[in-house]
Amino acid sequence: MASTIYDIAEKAGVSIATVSRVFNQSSSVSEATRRKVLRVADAVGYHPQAYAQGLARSKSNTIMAVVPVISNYFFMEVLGGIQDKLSEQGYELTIFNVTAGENLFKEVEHVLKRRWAEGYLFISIHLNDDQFLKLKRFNLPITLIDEHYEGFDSVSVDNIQGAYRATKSLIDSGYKKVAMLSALSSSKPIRDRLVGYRKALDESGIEFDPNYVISGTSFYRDGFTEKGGFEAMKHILAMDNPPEACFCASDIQAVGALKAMKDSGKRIPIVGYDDIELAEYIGLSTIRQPMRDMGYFATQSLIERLNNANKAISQTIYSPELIQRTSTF
Amino acid sequence: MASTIYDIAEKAGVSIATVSRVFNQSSSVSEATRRKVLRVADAVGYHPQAYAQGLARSKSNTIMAVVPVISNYFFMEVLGGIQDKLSEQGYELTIFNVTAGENLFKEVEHVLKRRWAEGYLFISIHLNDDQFLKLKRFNLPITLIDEHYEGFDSVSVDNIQGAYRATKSLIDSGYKKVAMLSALSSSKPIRDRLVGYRKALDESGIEFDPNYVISGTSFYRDGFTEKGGFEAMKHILAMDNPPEACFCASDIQAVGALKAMKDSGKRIPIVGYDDIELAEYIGLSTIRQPMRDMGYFATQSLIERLNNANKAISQTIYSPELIQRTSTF
DNA sequence: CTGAAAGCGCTTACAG
DNA sequence: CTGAAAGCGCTTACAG
Repeated sequence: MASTIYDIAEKAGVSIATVSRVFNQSSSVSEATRRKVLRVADAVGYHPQAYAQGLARSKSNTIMAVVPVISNYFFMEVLGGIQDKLSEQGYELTIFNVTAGENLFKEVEHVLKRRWAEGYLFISIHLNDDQFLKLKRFNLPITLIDEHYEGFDSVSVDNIQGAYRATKSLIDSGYKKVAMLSALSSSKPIRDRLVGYRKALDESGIEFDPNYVISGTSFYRDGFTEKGGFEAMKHILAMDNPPEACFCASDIQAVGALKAMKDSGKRIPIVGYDDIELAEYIGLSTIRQPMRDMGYFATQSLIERLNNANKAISQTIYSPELIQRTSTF
Repeated sequence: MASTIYDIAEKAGVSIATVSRVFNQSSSVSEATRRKVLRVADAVGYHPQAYAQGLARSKSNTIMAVVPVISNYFFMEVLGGIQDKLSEQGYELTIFNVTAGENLFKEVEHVLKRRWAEGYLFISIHLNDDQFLKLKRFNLPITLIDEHYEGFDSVSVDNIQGAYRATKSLIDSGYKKVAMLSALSSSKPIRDRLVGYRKALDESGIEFDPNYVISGTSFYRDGFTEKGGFEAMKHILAMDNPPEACFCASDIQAVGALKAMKDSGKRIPIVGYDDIELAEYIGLSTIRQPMRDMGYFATQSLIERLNNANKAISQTIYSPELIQRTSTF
């Protein structure tokens, strides 16, 4: 059915080498034969196969994004930034999904071994020391997004700092009893944000109360959902000694929290995390993570490394910014 | 650096055929040699290369999703559904971005010719008759999502019907002056939804007023943005003879519209389109599109075709459902 | 500018 | 159960 370079060569009356050259701008081919080849190629809709080219060239012209779960606001934005950069270049993007948990590293290893891509973008892939060390040994161009580890190019934001600022802003507004609306406690961002939250309390001489760290009961998407926030806020509002203000671990949870407050007619100031586009429209104070920029920048960094394997390793850490809106008034 | 099947064969003292067999569960290899091979493969981290396998087998085990723009709520959900299905199967997913506009079809053709994947999922790729016919000639397993065309498997929703229902619900509530908050007028969903909107008006004997079809001025993401909705609603509220109610072409625009209404202290009933998860939390009445299901189901349909090329073509059209919430009261 | 030939790293009948 | 060999569809020195 589908034609190969041999068919084209035969029909055009040239060698396969010539056909190949026509499709690889680089080499020199006379204008006449180029046109002849192109004509017959066009007629049958021929184009070199990606696989065969990949094998012959020992390179794939592909960048792979390794992502834990796809449908989540954060990834969506980061991917948007990646696409922005990639569309300027000649690379194709493959997205590979891994399931966080037990087999995370196994899945990561597997995809790396298959050598699908020339470069890899790891988005929110949180490994332990041992695993990162093993990863290093693959000696492949990998850049980390939303994570950092010595020896890897990375683009991340300071989660501790962000949570600290969010909490601090609430304390500075005069609230002493500040809760944290949390999510899956084993998730890396939650762990970091909890640290930042506690740091802010400590600094202000407020004692940490574990009862004030509340999450929903459903951990779909690690609890970063409207529902998770809704449940948690319901719980908070029903407490005997309810907090006066609340730091929410993500904007999407804050949306649910807002709803819970509306439903029950009680309202406390909250600040979210992420600054998804929506936040502005619902007046949510939040911590801005430059998600799109992160994707864009990480891709750029990866491409640079692809072109120059000896480039110095760069770890860029964005400093999260507090955006004040109406949810804190 | 990276080792090949030859290295493994040599170190294990077997032929490459045997190594290959070990990695292709299918064939019979004695337990002893299997273990021997696996041991040396493990030691050096060997795994067959995707490209070479693809070439040798003449199949890639890959499904490609062809998507216009990635960071958009609709695609995110659809992709989520695709992943759900794919994770049950052994396929890998490649996402390919095409830019809607002039060169859309060229880009589509190009990726098809490269034969990256075994099957293709076209999400919201709206082509004209001529182009669909040409597409058909590729004779490749393609299933259409959010679009349908004779001769292709497809999964879509009836946009006309959805817009009709949304508008009708507003009219049924007693409003005569119903506007449509629109987006890029050349976009396929907008065209369809406009038809549904007009149909509802017609049926109720309400004359269509072009001034009541309003969109924002920024057409990033075809105007399907919070900002687009915000601008449009600002405009609507400032009209001399403002409408009494409004059908919004998407939930995300409705979010912006809600904000505009809040800002100006005026409020009219609105109903959105999509039923993104968020809608429930902001009390937005809307038209539900089963986005996740669509992705899941389309993938299933594609896989079935991959396994049986002669399967009858199926076009499934979901009927959109009206979800009443507080934004219409 | 163009062709013959080797090579990329696998898979898979075909024999044994 | 295992090996030798051909083949998958390209690219790319090497000659000319």
